[in-house]
Amino acid sequence: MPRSRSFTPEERSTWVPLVAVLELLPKQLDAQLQADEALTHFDYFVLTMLTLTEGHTRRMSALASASNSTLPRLSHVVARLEQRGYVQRQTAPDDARATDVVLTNDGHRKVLYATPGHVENVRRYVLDALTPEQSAQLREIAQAILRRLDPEAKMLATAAGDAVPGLRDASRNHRP
Amino acid sequence: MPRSRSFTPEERSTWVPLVAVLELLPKQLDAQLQADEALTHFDYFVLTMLTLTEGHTRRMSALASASNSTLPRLSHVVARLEQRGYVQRQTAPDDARATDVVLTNDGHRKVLYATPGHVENVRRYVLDALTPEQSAQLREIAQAILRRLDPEAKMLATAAGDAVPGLRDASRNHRP
DNA sequence: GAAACAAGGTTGAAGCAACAACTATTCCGT
DNA sequence: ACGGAATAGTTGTTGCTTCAACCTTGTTTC
Repeated sequence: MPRSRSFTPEERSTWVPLVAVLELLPKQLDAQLQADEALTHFDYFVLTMLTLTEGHTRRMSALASASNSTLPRLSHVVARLEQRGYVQRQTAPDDARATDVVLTNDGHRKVLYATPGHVENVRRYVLDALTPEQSAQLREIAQAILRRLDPEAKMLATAAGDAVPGLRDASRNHRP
Repeated sequence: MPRSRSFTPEERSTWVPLVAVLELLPKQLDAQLQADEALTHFDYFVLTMLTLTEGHTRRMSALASASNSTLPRLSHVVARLEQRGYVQRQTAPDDARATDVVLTNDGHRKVLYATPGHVENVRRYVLDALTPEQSAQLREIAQAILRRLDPEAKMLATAAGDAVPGLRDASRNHRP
């Protein structure tokens, strides 16, 4: 039997604030990183994925799927990051069609410098707003939604890995 | 005393899936509405806000704050919606600086046609993925985050209002 | 061993968002 | 009542995302 064609009041009271978060939170993430490091949140995420990979190297297609993005989008982003000296591109040794992206030293330093401010921002606007119980609930909820949006869970496969090596004790920040 | 400069494993396990949802869910919303109705989710939201207002009329600045957007952005969006015949603009009677946006009949019909598909999409990817308890938790969590992102809670003031009039029993859809 | 097809990326054009600059009206103070 | 400040929107420019077309290289198939 068909359900209501519009939201029930119950549903609406859940959906409306979620939509507001979807609208505002990404903007806040971009605003802070843009202001402090001239990076988009997506830029930062891509660079972080590279620091998480040993060898600091990753295939374009692997990066794309790990960052929930498309190849064209990633290609443009990586081109810009390359021009700024944060990554380098090289044809993969084993497959001449493929491209490997390598994090440069500058790129690695950039991530180390950018991370504390980003973490602080995420805590201020998200994590610190929640009780420990709510954090645990949010984890389950986000994973449940993610299973629908991305049944393969490509992102979680890699991004949920270990902490960024050497980051935990990164010394006081000096901008590059 | 200062906290860790990078995420704790605990924090990361909450944050990473949330980032994935922030990346994928808006795209899914836009994709469905774009494919079925040639509307962005933001377009749809703006039109819906107008149907929720009695008189189907609303001041630009009120619309902007209710939709968590900026005036320039809204101005462009409304200009496009006006060209497509879904809204009209008129100078406010009481203040010649201000602009009132009025939903046309076509615009109202458009919302009625678009809503069932959108609601179904939201249920498929979000609401139906959660238990009733989780829905309640998500409501609290989203509101808590929202209080940080938007202390004025401008959006909730209006968007959480009553259901769209006449929508509950909208008859079977024929595309315009 | 070529021809067809698939896989991996890149590039260019079009659309939307953000920011800054600008216009027009209203408010305020003296 | 006049000049300056504030309010309400619009417009143009720039940057990012998407989509489609394209170019290589690799893989099948007959």
